[in-house]
Amino acid sequence: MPAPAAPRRRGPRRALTEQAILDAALSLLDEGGPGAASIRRIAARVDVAPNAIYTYFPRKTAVLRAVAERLLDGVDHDALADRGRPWRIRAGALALELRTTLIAHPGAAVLLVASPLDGPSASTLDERLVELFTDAGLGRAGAAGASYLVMDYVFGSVAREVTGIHDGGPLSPGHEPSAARAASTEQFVWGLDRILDGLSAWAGTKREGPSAHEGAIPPPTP
Amino acid sequence: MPAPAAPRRRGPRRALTEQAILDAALSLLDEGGPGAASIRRIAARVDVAPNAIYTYFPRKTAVLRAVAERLLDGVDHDALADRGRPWRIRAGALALELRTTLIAHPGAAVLLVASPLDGPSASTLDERLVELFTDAGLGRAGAAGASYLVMDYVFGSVAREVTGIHDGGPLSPGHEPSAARAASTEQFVWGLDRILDGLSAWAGTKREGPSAHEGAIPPPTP
DNA sequence: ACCTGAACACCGTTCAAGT
DNA sequence: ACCTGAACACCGTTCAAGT
Repeated sequence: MPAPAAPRRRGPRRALTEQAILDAALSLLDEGGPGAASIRRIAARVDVAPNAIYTYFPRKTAVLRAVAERLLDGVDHDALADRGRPWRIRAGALALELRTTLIAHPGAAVLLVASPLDGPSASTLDERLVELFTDAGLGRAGAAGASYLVMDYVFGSVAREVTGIHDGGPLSPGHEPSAARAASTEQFVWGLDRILDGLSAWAGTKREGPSAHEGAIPPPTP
Repeated sequence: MPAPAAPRRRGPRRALTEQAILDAALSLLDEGGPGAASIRRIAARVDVAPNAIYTYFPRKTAVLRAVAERLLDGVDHDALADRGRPWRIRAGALALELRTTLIAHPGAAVLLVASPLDGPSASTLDERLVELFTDAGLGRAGAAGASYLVMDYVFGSVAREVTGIHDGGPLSPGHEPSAARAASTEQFVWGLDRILDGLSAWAGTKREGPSAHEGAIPPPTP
């Protein structure tokens, strides 16, 4: 039995979907870098007049923010959610996967790093990370601080990696030499391990007793 | 006694200097956000025709990269260079000051995070950081990895902070409510302390002996 | 060597008009 | 409700010309 059909709108059928527009934008970013996703080029790719896009999104920045959301949405939460595994493994897996997802789309990643990231999939990611660090015994404020710390490191590292993109050149995913990519990934993981070491130590001093150590002052909650 | 005059060029005197152009660009970014520094607006502010800018810089991106360089140049190296003080204090002071400098110019900082940063002042900053971490006993590869780690964290945190800038609105330095700014600074410092904890621990395990611990594997040098 | 006016190919966005 | 053509105010960059 099919689900009841959505209520029919009157007037002409929609020629496009939001998804089609975002697909076009992302492929343009993949092919031509952060400057390649103009409203007019997106419109051409989906075969409508430029101003038709404004039926679906109010502004260009809204399109780009939706592309960013879509990228974050593609990040797999499975390893993160599995509470049976040690928290370090879960946090490391999430950070690495987030980085991998973003680096696979350098043109979009440049824009994402400079975008507000206040959408639902960014919030979900953040909430899951906070849960995880709460499991690790960091407490409420500590978990929030740890979440920011890891996310900031990921985004900073991605920003450095995807920088120096020349608008117009072909930069499809997997364009970089794989040796350089592997080395930078190891660098990233090494730094991530130092961060997780630092968080482990802080959780440890915190567990020994309330306010027993000066080092265990929780970060402020803004 | 005045320094010998620079050799006189023939032809009309220069109406501009590179510095004047960068000043104009930076003030536009401060006032109007990352999109406000167009070649045409910069030219108007220094009172020349738009194409006159191309006598001084070959492309718009070159102007913006020079602005980024100029920002980094303003970072005070004194606390970093003083080898008499503990390395943690020195590293923390540098990271905090770098962050403060960038956040004082949000519009420029957005562009800086998305720029290659291969100029001399960026390299100098990096070299000093590597020296510092070498002093800390991290070894050659460890010092390089630690330098990336700290810089990536600073840039990621700055990116999050200066994001959500609305092009066109006034965003002069010091625009944000000081309470929120203080809280986010404390958050940053807390995360930075966790990173430095992690680096300390790694230096410690490393000092106990060569390859004695699995945790002391140095990061790869790319 | 440096600056200008004019032009080119773009761009985001708006508006009136069609269905 | 959605799409179009036309227009507006921009944009980076180039070129020929002036000094």
